[in-house]
Amino acid sequence: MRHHGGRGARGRHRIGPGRWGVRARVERFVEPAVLLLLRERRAHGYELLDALPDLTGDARVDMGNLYRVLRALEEDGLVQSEWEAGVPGPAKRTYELTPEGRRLLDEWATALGRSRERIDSFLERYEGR
Amino acid sequence: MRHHGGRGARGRHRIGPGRWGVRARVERFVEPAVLLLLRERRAHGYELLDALPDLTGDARVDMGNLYRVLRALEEDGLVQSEWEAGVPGPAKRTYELTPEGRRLLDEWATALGRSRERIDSFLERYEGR
DNA sequence: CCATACATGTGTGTTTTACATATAGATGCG
DNA sequence: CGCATCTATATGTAAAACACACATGTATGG
Repeated sequence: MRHHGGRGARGRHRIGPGRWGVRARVERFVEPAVLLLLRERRAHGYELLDALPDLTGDARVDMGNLYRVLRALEEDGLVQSEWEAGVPGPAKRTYELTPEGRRLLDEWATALGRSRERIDSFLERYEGR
Repeated sequence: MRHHGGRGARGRHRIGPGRWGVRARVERFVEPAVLLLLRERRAHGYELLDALPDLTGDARVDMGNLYRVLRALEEDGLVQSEWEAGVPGPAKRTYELTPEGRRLLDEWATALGRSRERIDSFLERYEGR
């Protein structure tokens, strides 16, 4: 079982002292963000890494996970990639959206709309008093 | 290193056939939901379990995790509980919000407001074309 | 030569969520 | 009574999502 009853740093991640870190982020939000960016223009991972903070609000997204998301998307045919040939510098894998990926983005937009409604009604109920 | 390009059921959780499950939920949303409900009136876990779907939109929240959240909140003094005495039926632990919990709820409201703004600007960028 | 920026990745630990099971008082019914 | 079911609180554990650290290689500037 749980040991003693010491301070209070168990479990929950804290940010400041004595505080619970509250971020209210949407789960897997980089996924729709990547899809939206790729709908606007084809890009490689590093470019996405640069453009993502605009959408996510975070200082930066985790690059390791970004590349994993990209390959997971590709495995299911939601994006396509090819190595950009003939350019100097490190090899770049350029991604573009497929029609299936476009549909997934649409689903995300719908889901995000519902999410916004839930947040709205929460905040109304919170303020309403 | 990835093998061939086999089917596509690896990794991501799917809901329908050939689809990625897209829910766009806010991380740890039951936490602010519980705090809001407790601000309105003291309640025990089972009552919260009943009232939560109104806020979360889910059919029901996981009870096991709900009880863990409640005790975690109590460990840090964000809620207080006592066993309701003298009533028939199974023992009920009734929770109420503390001033610290009230402040945490306020932080959640702020964070959720930011989250809504991010969703808004995402959807604007999505629709704007 | 070395530091740094670009670019793509793997390894692994922590946090969060999901699914399953345990325990127990009360109530209704055949 | 014996048994199912609803109320009520909990633990155990697996899977999913996320965070942090490191490895590799090309090019550029000092």
